[in-house]
Amino acid sequence: MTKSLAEDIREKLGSCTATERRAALALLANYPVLGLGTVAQFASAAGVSSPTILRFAARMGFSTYAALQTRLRTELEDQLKSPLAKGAESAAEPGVLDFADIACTNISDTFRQLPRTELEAVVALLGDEKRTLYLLGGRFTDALARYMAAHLRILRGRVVHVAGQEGNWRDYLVDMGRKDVLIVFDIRRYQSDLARLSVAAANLGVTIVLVTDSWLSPIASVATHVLPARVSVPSPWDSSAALMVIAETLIAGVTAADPERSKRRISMLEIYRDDDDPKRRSGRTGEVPPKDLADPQA
Amino acid sequence: MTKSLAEDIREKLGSCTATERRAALALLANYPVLGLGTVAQFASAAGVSSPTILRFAARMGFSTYAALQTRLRTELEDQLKSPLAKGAESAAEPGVLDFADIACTNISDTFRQLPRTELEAVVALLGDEKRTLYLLGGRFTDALARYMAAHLRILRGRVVHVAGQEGNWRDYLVDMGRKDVLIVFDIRRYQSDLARLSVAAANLGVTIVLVTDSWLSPIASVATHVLPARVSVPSPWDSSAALMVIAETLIAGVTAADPERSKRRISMLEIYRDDDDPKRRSGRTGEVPPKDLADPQA
DNA sequence: CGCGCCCTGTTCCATTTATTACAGAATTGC
DNA sequence: GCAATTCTGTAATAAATGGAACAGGGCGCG
Repeated sequence: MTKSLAEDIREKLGSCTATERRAALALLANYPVLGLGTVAQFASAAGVSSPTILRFAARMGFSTYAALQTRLRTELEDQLKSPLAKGAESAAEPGVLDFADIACTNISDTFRQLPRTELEAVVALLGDEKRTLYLLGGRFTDALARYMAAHLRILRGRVVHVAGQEGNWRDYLVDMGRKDVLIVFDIRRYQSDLARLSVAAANLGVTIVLVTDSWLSPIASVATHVLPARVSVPSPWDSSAALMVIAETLIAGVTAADPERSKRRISMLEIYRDDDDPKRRSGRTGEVPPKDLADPQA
Repeated sequence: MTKSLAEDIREKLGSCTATERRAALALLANYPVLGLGTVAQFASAAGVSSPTILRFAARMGFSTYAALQTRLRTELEDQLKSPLAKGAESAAEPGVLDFADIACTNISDTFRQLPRTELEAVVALLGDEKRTLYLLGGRFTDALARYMAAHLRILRGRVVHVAGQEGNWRDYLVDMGRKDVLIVFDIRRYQSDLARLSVAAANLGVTIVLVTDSWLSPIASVATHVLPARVSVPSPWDSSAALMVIAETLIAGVTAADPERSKRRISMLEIYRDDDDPKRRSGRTGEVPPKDLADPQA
């Protein structure tokens, strides 16, 4: 009883068949609860047939489904009984956990150091529809620029993702003006091409927002606002997770800054969407409907 | 549904008969768990007979015992789903710090639930240079596909980012084969076009790796490996931070899986780089040199 | 290309379960 | 102290559940 059934399941997941794995994942997704109902409920939530659930239980080492339920209940019982026993759970393997943990620490540290006034100022900047927004990223961070642009484009007009080769960037420059904003993502192995564009934009009077690592890209010298993030992880590569959370925070900020506009624009665009095939969705893990973008706060 | 069933029970305790009260108190003693088993178990635990339990349930306003169980389960479900909901309610301003904190929690939760064997299996898949890798993302998650592709392309050959409109995707399909791998990012507001491509690929025998949210995209049914992540944040949008950390973990895994190859390829590409303007760098916060990608571990 | 194996879903049955009806016990009012 | 009433447990029932046997189908191996 020392290790949680959830861990057990994760371990034995390899020896499962495809559908059994779906059952396992469904159970892990909303962990103890799904296993406490009837087999049929479990099955329909996992999108498999009832016998598969029973076979899954059997493979986990339970002679009967009721045994699994009992195990689940007792586990839940003394978990609720002593909420202090939490720490004992996950201390197993250092390898993968380290990475995630350190990424978390990075994010926490990042936001602890991030001046709130800077954030607010940037949000105000991004929310101002009279300014054209240009987003630019480097080799890897271009994905972030794209990600942020995709969101901002929904929230407001005049959002431009500066994409492609450096040669083409020049074309964007001719349209930039004093009222416009350039958001640059640049982390180490700082790219000189980004710097060149930023300097050129700065000379045109463009307001520059720089999202960078804690050692600051050289672009900082021409930037109006600088948002530094922690990027070190136990890997040859750097982690952009903190940068992404900064981006998401800004997006959330802009959304909340003018809720009327956000709601209006989002629901307008909902009309045109062709996502979300309804006949597939119904009855899977159907408890949780997709977040309604037009409805702030879930 | 706003107040807990436990409170309800305490209120209505007065209108209970003697034995019913024993049942109620037994339930409150170890709160949700006792109500999740069979009536007989409940009865014997409370020291009363089965019909008394039924009568108790009826007095609480449930037409059937199953109804009570359902109520108990759903209550437990969203209590476990958001252990942060308690704090979020009382805290006056769901300010900036919350967002980062919750993003962190998401990442932690995600990795606590991620089956390690699945991760390893996927890393092995991505490291195998005999397989062509196709990366695909949705409206917002396309950025992640791009991000991951940018890294993988450095580590190995035959990496394809499936970009552009759905119409063009078909062109990629003709090249896909039994040995290839399709990595799909799909979170809620699941996109039917992604599903269509995935199903088509699955029919060709392509191995499909799905990175999704904890409610599982419908693509899960054709996926060989599923990596679910937590995405909920206090914003109308979902957070892809955990997805990104998953991607980065995979990248780090592939890098570490064959350090020789990684080092060789990275340093080969270093030769061609034209980043990093030297005359700007010197003397800024010059203490920290940029991470040398050719040198594993910082 | 065909054979065999393993996996998955459908159908059916036996068992357990929740539920009802009934009778005995306790309790309260007179 | 007796009777009416309410409460509680026992017994029986009907439904729903878990579980088992069966058959179709997909996959890989030869």
